[in-house]
Amino acid sequence: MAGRGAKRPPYHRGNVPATLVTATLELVEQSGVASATMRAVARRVELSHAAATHHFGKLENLLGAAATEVYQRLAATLEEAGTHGEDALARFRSMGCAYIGFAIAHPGWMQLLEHPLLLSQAESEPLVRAARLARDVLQRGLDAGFEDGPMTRHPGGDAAVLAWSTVHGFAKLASTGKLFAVDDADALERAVDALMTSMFFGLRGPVPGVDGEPGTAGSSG
Amino acid sequence: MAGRGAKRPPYHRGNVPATLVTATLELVEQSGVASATMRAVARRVELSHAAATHHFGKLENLLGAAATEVYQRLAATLEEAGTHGEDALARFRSMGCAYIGFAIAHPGWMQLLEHPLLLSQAESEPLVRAARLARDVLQRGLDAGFEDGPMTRHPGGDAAVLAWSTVHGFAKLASTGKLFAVDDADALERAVDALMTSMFFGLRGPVPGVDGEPGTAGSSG
DNA sequence: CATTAATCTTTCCGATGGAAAGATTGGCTG
DNA sequence: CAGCCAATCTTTCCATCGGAAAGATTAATG
Repeated sequence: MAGRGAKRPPYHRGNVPATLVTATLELVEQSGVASATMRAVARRVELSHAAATHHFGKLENLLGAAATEVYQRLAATLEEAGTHGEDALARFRSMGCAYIGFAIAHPGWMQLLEHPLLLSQAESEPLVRAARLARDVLQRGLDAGFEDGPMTRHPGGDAAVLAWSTVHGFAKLASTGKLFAVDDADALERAVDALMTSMFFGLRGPVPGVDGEPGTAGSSG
Repeated sequence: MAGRGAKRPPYHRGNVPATLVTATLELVEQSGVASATMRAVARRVELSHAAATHHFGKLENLLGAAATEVYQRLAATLEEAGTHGEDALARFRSMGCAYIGFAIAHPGWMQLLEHPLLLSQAESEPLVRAARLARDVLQRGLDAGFEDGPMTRHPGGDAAVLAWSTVHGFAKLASTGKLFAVDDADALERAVDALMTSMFFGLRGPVPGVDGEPGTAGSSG
């Protein structure tokens, strides 16, 4: 009678919801977001799909919890990257690179963030709070650049929206590889560097004779 | 036995694949991308799901064909917008606005472009060709700005990547509404205008005393 | 020890994607 | 025109999925 104890784990084990979220993230990263089904996730942790349903109710909620975790990890990555750099501008640049690197390293997670089932989530969900948390990290780095660095606000413009849009868009396009290919890490770094430079100086291009322009006689130091 | 002729349409009707693609786009726009199932699309055109399977093989192919159509319509919209404007810069700006407007007007179509089943598509598919077609339209507008307008290329930078990333990212974030809400058309227009301005002048901001800066002492008429 | 609440499994249902086999139709060859 | 063939479409079937329901097991509480 006690022999089957080793075969099947006991009913009450550790933090099952967290385990399911972790399993979801692993599954998404390994096999793509399309394979993130209630049953597949449950199988991965040796549970019946009904057990997962018990904890999360709907698949939408499980995916939402996993996406929330992704946003939190992204926020942590941005936060960490924001500590590297001499000045505020360099630190913000580091955050942009980190965002793009995160997206390329974990394309499945980025796809999870835009899963069809998550697009109709209510606005007061923790998912949205986590998303705004990640955005706020970027926002703080941007604010530091405004106060400390050479950036100035545009009248009526929202620099955070520009930065977030640019970085997010680039990360998206790069991670899917549908628009341009990013084969080696060197090419990526160069592309990111060019992107950040373009973002700082704008499409109009560098203005000759103005401080901080690349290629001109530097007056800093 | 001729009595049931009116009840069920004949076997051979018009261009069924095109009809299915159209139905897919309608369904996606009305009920979201999650409802774009083989059976639901077939039901909408009074066909069995096996008929749709006969024409497209896998659901992935049907969605891919629909996404290709979206890219083509987007390219046409950009092309049309590129004809409005006094100079190359204004025309390019118009294209950016058109892109964002397209994404906000058809959020379901944008979601379709990033459907989980379409992320693993082969690179030589017509879907990728259509995507690059749309990008090339933007690229041409950008090139015109470089040759005709006040834009200058950055050394090592790819302005098309910047522009596409920025516009795509903003459109994405705006269409999902997760980052900022776009309620009325006026707010959208102001946000787009600010975005395009920011994209042109960069995060560093306008440089006082240089031609074309907004808000400074204008040197033009 | 008895009761209660939480956890997990088994079982069931409707819906889905896809495969298989048969029915229907248009076109093509004799 | 008759007969055959290929394309089109339907019906049927299966494995899987999400979710609901009911029962079994375990932990906590009295």
